[in-house]
Parts: sequence; C-alpha cells; structure tokens
Amino acid sequence: MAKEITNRSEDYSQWYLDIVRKADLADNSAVRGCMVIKPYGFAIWEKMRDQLDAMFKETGHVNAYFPLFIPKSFLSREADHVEGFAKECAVVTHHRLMNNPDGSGVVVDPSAKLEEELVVRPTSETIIWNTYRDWIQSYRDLPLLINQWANVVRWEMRTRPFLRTAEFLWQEGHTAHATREEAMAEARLIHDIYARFAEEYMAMPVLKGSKTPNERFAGADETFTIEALMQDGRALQAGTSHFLGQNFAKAFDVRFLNEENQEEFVWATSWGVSTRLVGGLIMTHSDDEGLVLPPKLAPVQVMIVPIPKPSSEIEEYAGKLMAALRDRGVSVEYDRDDKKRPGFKFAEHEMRGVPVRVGVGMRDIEKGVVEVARRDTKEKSSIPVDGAADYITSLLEEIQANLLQRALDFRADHTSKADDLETFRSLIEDKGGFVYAHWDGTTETELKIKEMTKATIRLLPLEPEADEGRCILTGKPSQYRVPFAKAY
RNA sequence: CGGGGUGUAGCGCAGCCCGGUAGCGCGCGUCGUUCGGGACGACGAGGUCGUGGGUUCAAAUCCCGCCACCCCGACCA
Repeated sequence: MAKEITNRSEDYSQWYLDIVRKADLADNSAVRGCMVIKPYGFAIWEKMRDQLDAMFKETGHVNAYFPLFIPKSFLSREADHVEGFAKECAVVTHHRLMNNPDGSGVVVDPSAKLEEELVVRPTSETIIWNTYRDWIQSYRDLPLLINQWANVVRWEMRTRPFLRTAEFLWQEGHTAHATREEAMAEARLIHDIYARFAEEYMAMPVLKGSKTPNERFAGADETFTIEALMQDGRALQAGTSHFLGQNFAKAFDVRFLNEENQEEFVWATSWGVSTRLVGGLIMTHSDDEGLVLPPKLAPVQVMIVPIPKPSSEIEEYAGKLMAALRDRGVSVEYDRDDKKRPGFKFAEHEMRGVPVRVGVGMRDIEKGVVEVARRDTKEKSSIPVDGAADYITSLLEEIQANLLQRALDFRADHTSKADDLETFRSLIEDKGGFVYAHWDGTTETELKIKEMTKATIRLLPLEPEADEGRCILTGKPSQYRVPFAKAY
C-alpha cells in the first residue's frame, strides 16, 4: 500500500509533486520559491490550524499580531539569531516606484530610499521582544502567553511545495516567564502538544527529543523537536519548541520586578509549526492513487456518489444518510455533478484523499443498502442503509487508527541500529529511516558524520535507553544511542 | 556560486541533427451515443516556438548574447 522506498529520490520527488498538483492542493506561483495554496489545500491547513489553535487556547494562550516588517537593526541584537537568519532575509529598501524615464514601465524611485531598511520577518522574536519590553514591568505581568498566526519569508536556495517554500504560513508562540523552570515547562508543554497533534490528528508518529547544540534554533538554549519519518526514508522536522533562556530578554532589555522587589530578566520560549505539516501529511500517508487523508483532518470525510448520475430518488435516499451523519458530526457531501461519470468521480475523490466514499444506485436502493469504500485500504462493502451512519462513523475512527498504525509499522520497519561506520553508511544509504548509533557527543563528530553520509542527528532522546557503546566515528565511549537520518 | 539539463497551446511532449513557415496526447467547447471504476465518435477553439541579435531567399531548426525554470551539489532550525 505504502509508497515504496526508492533510492532515486527524483522519482519520489516527482510522486510528491504529482500528488500536490493532482489532489488540487497547490500551484507554483509567479514568484520563485513561493506557492499558491489552492482552496482544497488551504482547507486542510485550516483544519490543522483550528485544532492547534484550540489546543493552545486550552492551555491559556491568546492570539495577537505583530508587524510583517522588522527594522534591520533588531535582527542584530542577538548575535546567534542574526547569524542564523542573515543569509536568507528579504529586505525592503525603498517605499516608492516611479515611471521609468525611458517609458519602459516602472523603476524604484532612488529618492525614496528608507532611512533604516526593513527585513521581512523570517521569524518574529526580535520585533516581539522589542514590544514585550513595554508590556512587562512586574511579575504580575507574567506569564505572557501569546501566539500569532502569520506568514514569514525565508529566502531558501531550494524550495519544494509545502516542505520548504520561500514564504510560508505558520503559528509562532512567544512567551515570557518569571522563572527558568516555568519557561522550560512551557517549552515542554508545547512540545507535548505538537507530538499529540501529530499522532492524534495527523496520524503521523513522531520521535520527541532535543536538538544537538549544532542544530539548535539561533538564539535558543534548548530546542525541542518532533521528527517524523517520510515514506522515502527521510526524516522531517515537523515542529520545534525553544527554551530561549534570557537571551532575548537581555538583547531587548526586558526586565521585571519580582515579588522581592528585585529586578530580573525574564525567561522566554518560542515555538512554531508551519504549512510544512501539510507536506508531512502528504508524504506520510499517500499512495500511488493519490492523497490519503486522516479523517480528523479531511475537509470532506464522506463523499456520496450517485450512480450512474444524480437523481431526485437517489438524493432523497442519500439525504437521510447525510442527515444522520451530520447529526454525528461527520462532514459529508453529495456529488451532484451530472457531467462526470461515476468511475471518473471515484478516481477523483481517491486522488483528493476523501476517507470514505459512499456509492448509491438503483440497485442499492432496491436492496436497501449503500456501497461503502474506504480510501486507506480501498476495500468496498455493501452496508444496510439503516445502520450506515453508525457504521461509517466508526469506520472513520478505524481509518484514523489504521493510518497511525500503518505509519508506526513503517517506522518500526525503517528503524535500525549500527555499531560501525560501514554498517551505518549502508543503512543510511540503502535502507533509509532512523539509524540509532553511538556518538561521542561532540559537534565536530556530528559534522564529520554529516559530511560523510548526509545523515544528521535528528534529536537527543529525552529519556535515553541506557546502552553503553563506542562512537561509530571516534570510538570514544557513549552512554546511549541517538537517531540519525537524512532529513528534508 | 559550481556541474548538468530544459524552455514549442492550459498541462505533458515530438519536431531541431539534415532550414521550407508547427504537430501529437491529455484537457477545453458544441452535438450525438453512452453512464455500477478514469467513455466513444464527429466537428471545433487555442501557439509572439523564452528573449535579443546574427547568418540565409527562407530560422522552432544553424551561430552568438541574455533571461527563466528544473535536477545534482553548495546552502537550509
């Protein structure tokens, strides 16, 4: 069922791009590296967004919005931060165009040069912390638990729809706390929320852990990550939550008076997930027939196809089922297009990943049944129409669970151990997936292994399984294994 | 920024080597027959052949410049 792993990544890449296009998710845009998200693709993002937003709000967060433009000087306040992002910033230098004197369209008006150039946000820590300085005076102002839904721009050299685009949509949470412990707990809380969302809603299992210093967010003291495994054996960083220590508070001079009337710098976190999750969703579940959506995130969970074409008799028969499904909170649509034939519609809805298709024709009406087809296994069965709403409701739950299980099995099949460099290299190269190996803990070794094999340490397990061994590169002692993988 | 490749109808491509004024499939429109797994037939619409120059009686085709995009690297929280 699942897409077979191929070492020829261009095949996999083509398969992915075909799904994006054929399932009507996104198009290339006129701007290099930016994509147009089409209504169906955006509907999936909206389902994700609404669910995440609810989870943030349940844990005391509120939404706000900060400017798109950041004065260039803000970026350089935090040394690591500017170093991390400087190479991929879009910069606004002027604020006016004028007619070209030679009549060939418009040019930038040189007299409209900005005093201070503006950077299109690659992330908002700087402008938000510059604002927080004015909002925080006392411990009574803390914690400050704010999230924003926004777009950001990172001028990446190579892009791929959803997985890495120059402009992308995301949420970024920025919180301020009175103590180190509280900020760390916040970073861990969000990390847990991301993992729960990935598994319960996306049916995408993730590894949880912290990043090595080398892979940490620019300006963070600790980065927590969730890492998923795609069907071509590559890992996808799906969401990060950062403990920022007092780095940004110091850079933007954000202090507060504690209960003892002493001045302290505040403690911070930031965290985000993006439209990259849509790419992860596609790559986790899709097959050669197209997209496969987990019911909890499918814009349409059940599509009713009249056979051979719409009629008032079929609509009346199906209408009762639709009402019963809606009563149970299931989103259902009736395909009333009378131009397309049933076979075409079947293929089309499969392409778009609709979890359950219900076929209704005269034959079914005579027998008092409907034909129920599930997208994940392609199985079809004839179900009495009277109990169909209950059957389909539980079938949706079963599909959700099956997709997660399938992905878990795939990950288990593509998780291995290596005790020497040659085994490691061949596992990474031929099998893909996560390869657990011993590492001496140094950035130097991490980088050398990356250079030799393209594999990176995806995370450091939070509760590592004790397993003494020797680093596959240097032979130095190691207390536990870390998962390596090639990553997107 | 290096190495390779491609620009021809909405999409995917052929034609280029060997110059003669543009074609195929899908899609699109109309009509008819169809309709329980991507229908078929007939007719039809749609193209500054990426762009600028050169050679030639004549350029999609040959030559030179430029631009864009894709792939592999580099890069990438």
